Amino acid sequence: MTIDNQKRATLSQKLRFLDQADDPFSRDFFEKAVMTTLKKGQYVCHEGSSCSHLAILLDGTARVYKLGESGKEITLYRVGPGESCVLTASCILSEVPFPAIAVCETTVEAVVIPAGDVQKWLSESVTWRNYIFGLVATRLTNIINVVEDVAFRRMDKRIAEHLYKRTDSTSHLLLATHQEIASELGTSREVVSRILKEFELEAIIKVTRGAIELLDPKKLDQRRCEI
Amino acid sequence: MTIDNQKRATLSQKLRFLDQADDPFSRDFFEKAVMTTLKKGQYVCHEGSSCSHLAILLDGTARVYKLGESGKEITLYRVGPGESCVLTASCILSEVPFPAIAVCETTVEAVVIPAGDVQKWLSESVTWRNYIFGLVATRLTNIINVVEDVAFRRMDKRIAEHLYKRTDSTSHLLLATHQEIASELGTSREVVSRILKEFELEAIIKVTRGAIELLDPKKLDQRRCEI
DNA sequence: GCGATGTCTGTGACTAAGTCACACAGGGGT
DNA sequence: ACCCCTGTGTGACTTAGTCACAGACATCGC
Repeated sequence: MTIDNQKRATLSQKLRFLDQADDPFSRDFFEKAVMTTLKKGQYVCHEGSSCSHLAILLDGTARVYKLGESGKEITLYRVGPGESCVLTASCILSEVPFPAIAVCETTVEAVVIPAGDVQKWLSESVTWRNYIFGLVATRLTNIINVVEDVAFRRMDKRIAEHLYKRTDSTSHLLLATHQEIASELGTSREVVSRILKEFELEAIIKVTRGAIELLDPKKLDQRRCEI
Repeated sequence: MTIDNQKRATLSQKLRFLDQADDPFSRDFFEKAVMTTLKKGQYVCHEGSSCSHLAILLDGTARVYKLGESGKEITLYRVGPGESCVLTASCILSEVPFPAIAVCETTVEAVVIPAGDVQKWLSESVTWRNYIFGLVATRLTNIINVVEDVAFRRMDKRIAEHLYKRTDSTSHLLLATHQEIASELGTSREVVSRILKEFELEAIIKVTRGAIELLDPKKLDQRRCEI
């Protein structure tokens, strides 16, 4: 009882779409949802695997990326609290194999829904349909932005953008190796190193082993936005 | 009556998901669907436009592409008979603006469905849900393949692939300018010209103004598949 | 403290791709 | 014939990606 209530409280706090608690869908959701914890570095989906469950994150983030034959990587999008991996959803709903890899970047708290219920609720609940289609739409847009980035933008702008977005706003630090940034953007480590060195010469950042300190956010923003 | 029956026949022939004619959804579909013809070159959706109708193609093809600030283009996917543009679908269902451009490559016959019915049928018909999710899944996969291509593959392989896929199999001809191929792949005309010249020197193709003749399909296939 | 080891970063030389400017070719129109 | 427009070719240059290897730093055991 108490445990159940606590679970219910956590869920409705983290998943805004459950607001309407009197909805029969919500009741069913609370009943079927199973809470789990995934460790940092754990793989959620492998390339080509089919999915029997849909995970919705409550805490932490996961990175969904594509792995090239050469071993290069590129991030497609991230999944955060309240979100879920559309690729999983889409392969549940169409039985197409999962075309990418998902891995936990932090410890992840999530609820897991069996594929059958994912399907069933689509026919029963507007709330659920809206949630799922919202996911699909934002992910499609995400991935199209990646295409645009890779196809049209210069590497220095893309790196500037990445630093801008992912530097911690209080510590002004980004904890990442050059290789990690390269994998993020689908390029190679040397290229990242060289461009970071450029930025350092322009006094925009300070490069240290495993971390980048942002010295001049304004200049970085400029660099990011110029053509 | 006769017109109605003819429409019904055309639709159920072109749209396989209407097979189950006794389904109330199918009846509703026949009633609501409006047939239209779009001319070659006509734009279906502009960047950022919101969509009030979903078009399902019966004949012809449309190209969905992203336009960069510099004027460069890259094709995201094509829509053929029986298919529909997921981006339209996704923006109907989530009210996110359309993040790309869709244009008719040929004269296009299509049926048009009002957004409201697209929504309504999702709750009422498994057939329709499966159709829509099938679309979403294949498009997601398409676009992810574009990301993979752009991020990881060399230009000559990508051009070889493109020739391989889009050369007419009976005439051995591909009617396209170098600029068109460049827009397809998100690169620039000069690069395409140079690589086509290479292929010509290897006696794989013959380049003429506005057309490419395939001389050695086997060699092209090799070129396409090598690393 | 001292190496030993593994990870992370720097660099030079080279190839591939993209950009820019401009020349030239082919194929209609008039 | 001529012009004109579109399509193609080319050289010089910049930006990216690749390869091979050299250092630099951190951690651990000793």
